[in-house]
Amino acid sequence: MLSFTEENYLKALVQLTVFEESYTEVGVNKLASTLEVKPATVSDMVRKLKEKLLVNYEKYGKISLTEKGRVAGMMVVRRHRLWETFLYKKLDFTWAEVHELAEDLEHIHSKKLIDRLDQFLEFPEFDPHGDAIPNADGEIIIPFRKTLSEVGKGEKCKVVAVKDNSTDFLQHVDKIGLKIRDDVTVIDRDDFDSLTTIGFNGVQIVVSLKFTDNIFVVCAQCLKAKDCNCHSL
Amino acid sequence: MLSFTEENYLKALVQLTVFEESYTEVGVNKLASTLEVKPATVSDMVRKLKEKLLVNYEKYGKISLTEKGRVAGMMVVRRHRLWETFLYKKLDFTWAEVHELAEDLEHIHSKKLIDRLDQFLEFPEFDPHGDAIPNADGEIIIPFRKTLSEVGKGEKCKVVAVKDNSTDFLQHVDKIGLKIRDDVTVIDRDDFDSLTTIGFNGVQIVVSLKFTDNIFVVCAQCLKAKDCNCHSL
DNA sequence: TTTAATTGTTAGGCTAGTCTAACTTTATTA
DNA sequence: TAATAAAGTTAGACTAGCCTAACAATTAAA
Ligand SMILES: [Mn+2]
Ligand SMILES: [Mn+2]
Ligand SMILES: [Mn+2]
Ligand SMILES: [Mn+2]
Repeated sequence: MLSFTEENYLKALVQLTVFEESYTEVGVNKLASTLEVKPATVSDMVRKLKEKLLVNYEKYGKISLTEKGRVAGMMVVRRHRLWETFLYKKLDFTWAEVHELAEDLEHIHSKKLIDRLDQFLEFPEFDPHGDAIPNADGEIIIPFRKTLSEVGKGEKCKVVAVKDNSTDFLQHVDKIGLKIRDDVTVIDRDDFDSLTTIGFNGVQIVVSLKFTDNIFVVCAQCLKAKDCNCHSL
Repeated sequence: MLSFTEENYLKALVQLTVFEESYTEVGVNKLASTLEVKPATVSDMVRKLKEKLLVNYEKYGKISLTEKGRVAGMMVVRRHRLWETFLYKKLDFTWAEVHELAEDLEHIHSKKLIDRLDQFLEFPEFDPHGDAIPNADGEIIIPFRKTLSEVGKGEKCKVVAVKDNSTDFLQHVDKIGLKIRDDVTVIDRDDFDSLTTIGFNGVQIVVSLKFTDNIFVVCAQCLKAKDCNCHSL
């Protein structure tokens, strides 16, 4: 049985080596800053995770997940995202509130519980932030997507997820009024100060790079292409 | 913020000093055996709980809950019983399964979450085992009840709760077919070996003292009396 | 009322997970 | 390639929560 701490290490490793940028390994310092602990602490812990066959690691080398570690980490992500969906859909929490609560709920271990919850929610594909929910085997469809920053002037796209899950950012998105599945047009982009003018739902607004960097979209032409997996959205 | 361990101590103290037999204080050994730790461990921990103003305690004396400790402990019980109700009513777990899962879920702290859950469940009064659920202020109605062992030959009563919450006992009750709210008649009692013959739902069966000791009932005459709070059942 | 049994405390030690401070290895850059 | 910077490790210390073993206080029995 894995401890809360071990699970948090594995979840962070999934974030860093599976979801983000497709790196497959990560250094001690990066993992330490993600978990908000000191590198010395990670050094120690990673040795223990290696003994449990959850990570690949050699002294002074990079850290990567074994298959066992990947599945264990993915289960934490599955639980996290299913609980978020429950809180959002059934208990009427906002998408800005659910992440923090799910940080605790994700460590409830029962497989039966989480599979029943999945069923109760009618097998949702995505959580309230637009992130895909891994299945009971730890498999996940990572849809193709880019950030709103990468969409060119004049192009149309659809919001599919948010990158930053913090309360502050999500409340900011709420204030602007943008929602997942909204269609957005990039009306203008100022290359000097990286401000973008977007249009959606009949409104037009100027947003910062910090904003567009944290909005995931699929572009219109990609939505039409047959060989793109973002069709499932 | 209270740790899991501290919460388990407070919950155990509520069990021992509020729910059970109306003792208002308890010794170190009793608390230790309830929590399945050694007396030395309790001795230490109780000192810490006293510093946090959660218990009254003097060296070599008895332990009792302060008002602050009572409310904190009652909140753990509230969370436990609400989660049990959720698992039973919404996720179709059996009453024999829910207790173990609730042992973990009861430590999720968010007050907002538990109050929303309460609302989602439409403010249940009793959990799947017939135990009353404390309200958001930590108040609880402890209905008058006795065990089936205390019901005399020829008397009629209604099952309101089970005392033993273990999987084994609950599955045994399932096998016998008895349910909460069933009307039971004590047909015969053998005083020598304490076997009781009961009738319910048209069936007649002989049960042991261990069984009758763990079934809570209200007797028929009490159900008729106006000054008895078990009317709310 | 003295002895014995029960009950509770203290001292010292263990593990998980964290830290700081000092040190070592690897990578970068002049 | 040698100096410097960055990244990573080790040693020693701390806390929470647990243990055992030895001891002290209280209660019950003789
Ligand atoms: Mn989240
Ligand atoms: Mn999410
Ligand atoms: Mn229970
Ligand atoms: Mn219960």
